[in-house]
Amino acid sequence: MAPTGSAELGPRARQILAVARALLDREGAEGLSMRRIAERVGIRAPSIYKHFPDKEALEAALISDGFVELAERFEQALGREEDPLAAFAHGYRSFAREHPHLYRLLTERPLPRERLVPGVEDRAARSAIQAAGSDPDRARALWAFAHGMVILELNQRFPIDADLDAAWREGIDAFRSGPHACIDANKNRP
Amino acid sequence: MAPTGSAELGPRARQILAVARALLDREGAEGLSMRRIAERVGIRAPSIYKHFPDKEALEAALISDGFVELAERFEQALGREEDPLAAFAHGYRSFAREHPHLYRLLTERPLPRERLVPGVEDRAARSAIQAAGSDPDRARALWAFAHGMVILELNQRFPIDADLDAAWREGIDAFRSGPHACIDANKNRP
DNA sequence: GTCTATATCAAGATAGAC
DNA sequence: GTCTATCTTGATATAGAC
Repeated sequence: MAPTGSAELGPRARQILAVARALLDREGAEGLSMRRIAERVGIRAPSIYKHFPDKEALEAALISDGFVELAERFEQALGREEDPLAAFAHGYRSFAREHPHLYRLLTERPLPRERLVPGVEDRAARSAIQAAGSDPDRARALWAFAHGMVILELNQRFPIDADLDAAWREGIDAFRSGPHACIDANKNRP
Repeated sequence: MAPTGSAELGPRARQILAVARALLDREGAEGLSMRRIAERVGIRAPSIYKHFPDKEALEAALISDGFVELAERFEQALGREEDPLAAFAHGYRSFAREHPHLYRLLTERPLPRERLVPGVEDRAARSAIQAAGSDPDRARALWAFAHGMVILELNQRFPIDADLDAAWREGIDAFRSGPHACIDANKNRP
């Protein structure tokens, strides 16, 4: 019974989780200590252990909730269904910029998969596959591009005057075309 | 005189740096403490401060040396000059797999640029631009793809049975073609 | 379910003797 | 340039009273 969604937690545990999430958003994972969480809840650190067995359990709950949030964003973006590729890219980038610390938590380290709510990772991944046209290899390449753009931007690795919108367009165009697109384009030739 | 390449350090400082690098390669940045470095050098932690003003200076020297190493790898790969795109991708991936912890140090956080040896970051970046055909936006997109593939692999974010070679090919093909390639391809049509 | 008190560990860095 | 001794900080986690 290790994995636990916030749904089946007691009210106090949910409060702790909400406070932890707010702290994560404000200060990043480095600032997430049991003491600081407790302080903002208005209790002492040891009391948290009555609601979560250890810190990793708390983090796993944050990650599970984060994946649900990300999946909902994707599904919303792809649901409007103009251009799946552009919709995926826009949803991806906007999510990461709105919640940079949560995004890091979701991607920067190997996941504690045994402690996550089952299925949350897959649900978020499905949207990427859908946007890439159901080829899993292509979907992984597309994901890598989107993640690379986002995390390099968060890490301030592009020159300050770099036109990141243009770089995103270049990448999206590349994935839009490819061999397949040439064939398609040729079909429409006179 | 903050930035310092290992070239202008004393022999003891170079030894400390080499030990730190070995420790980084074996255990990652988390395991890099002044005490542990000192232990392997055979001195006490406070003695390190006679050779480096603080820990960040030591890390900056590791990063500078890492960039030089990466740049040399790129230049070597692109020098053989079969297919620049494939050469870049192969060089990138092999470097990251051989030195995963160093690669993380070079990419995972904002750089302490004021303390780096001037020019080392640019030198490594030049190869990516060259591989992408000198369009900076395209080069950034290509870099993002390569970084995403590498770091997601290091973070164990792909399914264990994923065919990463195939995903790399998909991405490279995408960047090889694009609108430009369609035009080229059409030129060769009967 | 909350508290106080504490165990345990480890980090970066400085003071001052030699 | 190296040492010992120490400061300061902060982390996760447990014991046991209430």
